[in-house]
Amino acid sequence: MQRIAVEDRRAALLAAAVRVIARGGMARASTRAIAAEAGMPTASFHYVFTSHAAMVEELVAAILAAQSVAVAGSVAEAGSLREFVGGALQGWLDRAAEDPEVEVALHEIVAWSRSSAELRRLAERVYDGYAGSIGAFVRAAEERFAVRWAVPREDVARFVLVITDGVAARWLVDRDDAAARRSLATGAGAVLGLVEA
Amino acid sequence: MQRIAVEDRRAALLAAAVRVIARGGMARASTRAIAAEAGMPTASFHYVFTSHAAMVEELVAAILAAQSVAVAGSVAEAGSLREFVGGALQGWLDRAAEDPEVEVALHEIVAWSRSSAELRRLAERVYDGYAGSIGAFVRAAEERFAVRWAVPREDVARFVLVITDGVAARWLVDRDDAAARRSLATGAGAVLGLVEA
DNA sequence: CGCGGAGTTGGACGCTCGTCCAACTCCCGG
DNA sequence: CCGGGAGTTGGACGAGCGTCCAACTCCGCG
Repeated sequence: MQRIAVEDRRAALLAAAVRVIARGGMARASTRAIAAEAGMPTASFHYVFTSHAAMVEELVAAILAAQSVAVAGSVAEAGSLREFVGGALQGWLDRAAEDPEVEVALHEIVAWSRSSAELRRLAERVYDGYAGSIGAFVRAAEERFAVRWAVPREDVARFVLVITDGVAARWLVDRDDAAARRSLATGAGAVLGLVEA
Repeated sequence: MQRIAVEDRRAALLAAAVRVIARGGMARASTRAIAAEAGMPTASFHYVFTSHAAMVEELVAAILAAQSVAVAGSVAEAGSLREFVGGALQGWLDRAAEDPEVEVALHEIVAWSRSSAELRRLAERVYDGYAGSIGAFVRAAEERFAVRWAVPREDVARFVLVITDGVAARWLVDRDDAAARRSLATGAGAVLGLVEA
């Protein structure tokens, strides 16, 4: 019965939601399970969020915002294009491996969003967020190292996302950090191969 | 009330399940929805399958068997390593694009299988199936074109799967066939780059 | 022609879900 | 010190879920 600021409840429920989703998938991420994880009665959920779907939308927005900040920081220092590309990909993996629940939750939400037509916009927003972050990274590489790509810039960004997505999908199943790191190193080499000689 | 052979019911229900899963995701693929899609009463579902989970397992096994047959056929004629690699990847995309529901359903099942610990073995089996098919393809390339890889054979196979998985994940969201084709062409070039000079 | 077992299915059981509201508690302005 | 609005929540509602079984129908064998 303790009184808690609505913003604090919101933050606690969002954090609890990430844990519940990562643990048992969207299928088990009910309002009851999330509220219990946060140590609140079920009814508190609907005092903070208008609906279960609205809470998922807020969660996605929060995760995407945090990720785009993190990516911007990881390209700060790099002496060569090789360091830049490799550092960005391995940096992405380091962050994902260090706090896997957020990564798992995001993939889970994207898969779950296919269950209805209006939810599908959510998945598109996630990929727009990804594309924006990676597009900024590709442009930064062009400016810092005077790179010209053998394919359109948009295809470079798309290929980078193919690699990170493919690695993440496999890692979600086998949790093999070392293999993910090797795949990412191979992928970094492939991206470097897209540079015009 | 018409009498139908159990095998025919089984096939009809599996086909209906693929359609329902592709249309609305695992979340909406209830026994009632699948039976209705197949034009049967709900109770027929449990006359054929012991449970909903058992039906999903049979579905996965059937899809994997069909896919491994298809992949084996696509590497039949190829004059060069470039044709071999490019043909296999584009061939995979052609089959997936021609009959997207099966591909969608399989990805949906893998995502859904994270909701419980014992189901997680299902996802592992799917990836074992993929790895087997792609491993055979990599070995065939070695024998037919006397290829030596710059990285272990297992990592080549893993990287190919990263590419197909990443392309599929993106295509599931934006359904952009042309972009998928370009990403796959870039990926084929990257695989060729793994050949020892 | 009749009977027994196989095939078939309507309906019910117990459960979880998202959502909501009436009732309770608490704090602050007067 | 007290009244009232804001904060809080137990419990209920209807819907959908997987599963099961008793009862019905039908066919082939004797």
